Amino acid sequence: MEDRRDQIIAAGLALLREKGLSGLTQPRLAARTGLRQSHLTYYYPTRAALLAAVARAAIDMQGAAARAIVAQIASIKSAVDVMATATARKENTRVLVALNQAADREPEVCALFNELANDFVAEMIALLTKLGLEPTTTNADLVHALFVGLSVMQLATGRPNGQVRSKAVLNAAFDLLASQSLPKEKRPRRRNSNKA
Amino acid sequence: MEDRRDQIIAAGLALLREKGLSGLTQPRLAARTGLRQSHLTYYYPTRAALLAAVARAAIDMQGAAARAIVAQIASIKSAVDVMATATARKENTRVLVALNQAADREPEVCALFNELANDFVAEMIALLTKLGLEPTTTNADLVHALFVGLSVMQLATGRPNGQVRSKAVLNAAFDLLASQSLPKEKRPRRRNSNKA
DNA sequence: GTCTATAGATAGATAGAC
DNA sequence: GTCTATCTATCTATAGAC
Repeated sequence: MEDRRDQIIAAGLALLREKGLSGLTQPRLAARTGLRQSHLTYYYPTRAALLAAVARAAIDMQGAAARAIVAQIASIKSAVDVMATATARKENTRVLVALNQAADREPEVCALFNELANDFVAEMIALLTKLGLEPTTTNADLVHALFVGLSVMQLATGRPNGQVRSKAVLNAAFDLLASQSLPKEKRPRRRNSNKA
Repeated sequence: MEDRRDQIIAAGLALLREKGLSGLTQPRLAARTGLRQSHLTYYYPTRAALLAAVARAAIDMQGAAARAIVAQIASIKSAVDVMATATARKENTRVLVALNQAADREPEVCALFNELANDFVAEMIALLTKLGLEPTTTNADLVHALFVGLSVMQLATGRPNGQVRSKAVLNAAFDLLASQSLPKEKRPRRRNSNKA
């Protein structure tokens, strides 16, 4: 039944969120779904097949999350808030890091990851357009890289003020991008806030 | 002998570079060093101990690499070039991702990772100062996050034009940062009128 | 103190029962 | 087509030889 497969994928996603790539094992998956480990190999004959299916679902989920984030944003201020909050979602970042790792080895996952990256850049272009900023690929790449970098750093450092720092950085970045889209002669100047 | 330990750590670093965290196993390490697997447990009784030692070395290496990069830079143009090249060093990024992952689980590695992050930010502040850009923590965080994000994306997407895109993004970012501190004639700017 | 044989734990894959 | 018993491979840890 397709039901079973969905159930397996859902459990796989949960494991990825909680434990990362190395946490996604057949025994654990079996425990969660109430199936026997050896039964999993019927639905997904090899670990690579299982991983590909879970990665597919994860990528769809991440893409949807990105779209939801952009939909939520109406102003530069809200962009900073919403994105800073998103960088603090460790489970989300953990999934991204897991996919990243998988992509480093499995070409199939690599292709999926590229799909996600392209989706994300497209969303960033939509966002920049919505905010009246220059919607170039480079600017979209910039915001994307910033988001990824901030998320990853927060996951690994676990510093309590991580979200505040993310917010400051995003604030500075959007500020700079905004100044870019104004005539040079009348660029308003604002300082970044500075901490620590 | 201390020799042995150094040899083990060196081999561990190589494994991290080539295969990532999950590639760092006692059997592989044993094969590389010519020791028996069970002998490794004499020097490092547990995997966590081994990992901590390798992580320590990796962090030192990454810190040194960051310092070397900054030392190489003399102008904004060279900053863009040198950093874009650095984002394409997959072995380096693989080590960072591995440390990241380890930090997510082991508090000890997390502390080491924080040390590295602080080092890196300090280097970025030195870099900004050298380039005549505003050396605020936020700007340093911005460049740092950008560097991390670009590196990670390149590792996972493996896109052939990755370095070109990195370069474009870094170029745009430094450009924006320069415009922030550029209008000297119009707006004499002090260093930190710093209030957090 | 240096090293090894061996046990213990866990993951993944196959052959085959129903 | 659905599911399980079982085998192999791999990694980590312990007890003990020299």
